[in-house]
Amino acid sequence: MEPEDFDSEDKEVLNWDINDMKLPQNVKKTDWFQEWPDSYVKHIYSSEDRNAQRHLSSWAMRNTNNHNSRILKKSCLGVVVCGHNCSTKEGRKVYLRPAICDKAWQKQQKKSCPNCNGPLKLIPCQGHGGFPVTNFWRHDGHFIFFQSKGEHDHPKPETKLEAEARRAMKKVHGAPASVSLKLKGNPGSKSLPGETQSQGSLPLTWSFQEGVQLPGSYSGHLIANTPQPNSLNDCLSFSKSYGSGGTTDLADPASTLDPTKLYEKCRFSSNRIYNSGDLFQPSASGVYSDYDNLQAWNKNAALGRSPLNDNYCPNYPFPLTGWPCDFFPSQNSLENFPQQIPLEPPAAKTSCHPLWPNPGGELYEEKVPVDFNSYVPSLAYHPPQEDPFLFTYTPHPHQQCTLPGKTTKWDFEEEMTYMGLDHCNNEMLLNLCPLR
DNA sequence: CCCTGCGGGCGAA
DNA sequence: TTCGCCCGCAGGG
Repeated sequence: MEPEDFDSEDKEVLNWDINDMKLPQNVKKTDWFQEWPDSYVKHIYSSEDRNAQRHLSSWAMRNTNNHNSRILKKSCLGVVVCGHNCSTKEGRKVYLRPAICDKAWQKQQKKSCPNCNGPLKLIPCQGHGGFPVTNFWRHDGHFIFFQSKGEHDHPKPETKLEAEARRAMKKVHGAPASVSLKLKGNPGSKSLPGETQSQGSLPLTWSFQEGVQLPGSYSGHLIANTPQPNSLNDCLSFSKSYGSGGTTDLADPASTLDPTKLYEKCRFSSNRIYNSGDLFQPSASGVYSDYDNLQAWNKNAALGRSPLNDNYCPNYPFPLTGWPCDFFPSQNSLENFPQQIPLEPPAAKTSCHPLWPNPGGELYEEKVPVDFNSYVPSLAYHPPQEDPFLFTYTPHPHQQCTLPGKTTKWDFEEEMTYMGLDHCNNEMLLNLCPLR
């Protein structure tokens, strides 16, 4: 959408702040749920979005009392790492999910590294001016407004599902999940073309952050500039945003990036000193938005950082989607995606989204709601240049219909539908995902 | 057992 | 006044 196409109402939709007395209600397109929201981003979700209803995030966010019952505030707990900074044989680091409640957290502190039995250490999130990144949720009308302040300055922890799976496995087998929770299909789980070889056997416990660990040369083939699904959760859901389409065409790049606007406070209140070693650094403006992922990636490339270093670094190398950083030929591949995809009301399953997001975004957008109840993820679309053996979860039927290369969606979808996504538990995830 | 949301309370800025 | 953070409680899976 061109800026000149915005009328005042559109601008209102774009320029809201979570603290505004009135939030826009003339939202034409809602966003897909973002599992790893980072930076100073805003999203408007449908009030039907179950994940938004649950205020979910794959970051370890805990409730923070802001004495405002209308706005739910959550702050990031960071990530738990090995105090000895150990690595697995494969060179992976331990990134555990911090327990949310204090009691569980204290317990967790007493536990030892699943890899080396060393002490665990919490890396606190200080991505918001030295304080934890905060997320705000507000329900208003038919929408759920989300705003994030701060940029996570630590690796991604394992997701909630991963943590739960690990606990479950520990209970069942009495053994560290890190050992026992290997992917089904292994050994010999062959990496699909384009995948990193070691991914297949990655223990659940360890998030994969090779971008942090591996030499720069490793990024040679990690050429995708796109946010990618990267966790177990992504098996059922993820969202990918390409270019500036992260939030559909709600985005007003101009206003979003305007430093004089909403995030001024965040920018100037920040006293955090970033150094070259930090995983995340604010952009020149100090403002990131997911509307400009592309810019961010370009910036990162300019800084000599592997894309995997950043938000989109897969911390969970399941071959869920084709290895994210492998199968997209280049940034230029964005051009392969339709600029605008005919908007079509989704079929039955999608009735939960009365306001159908623009699938096109500005460049291309592919998202899968994480709604286990209402959505059925499907195998399907892969870009024209993508290896035909790689499957990705697709956002939505209507997108699938309009995107090229639709493949074996149906069996999987049928299966998932039949089984019921509520019952798509971790075991099932383990069963299904690697098979792709 | 743990997650999540709520809300009282406190201290610092 | 705002913000970060502590605490306990309750509901739920």
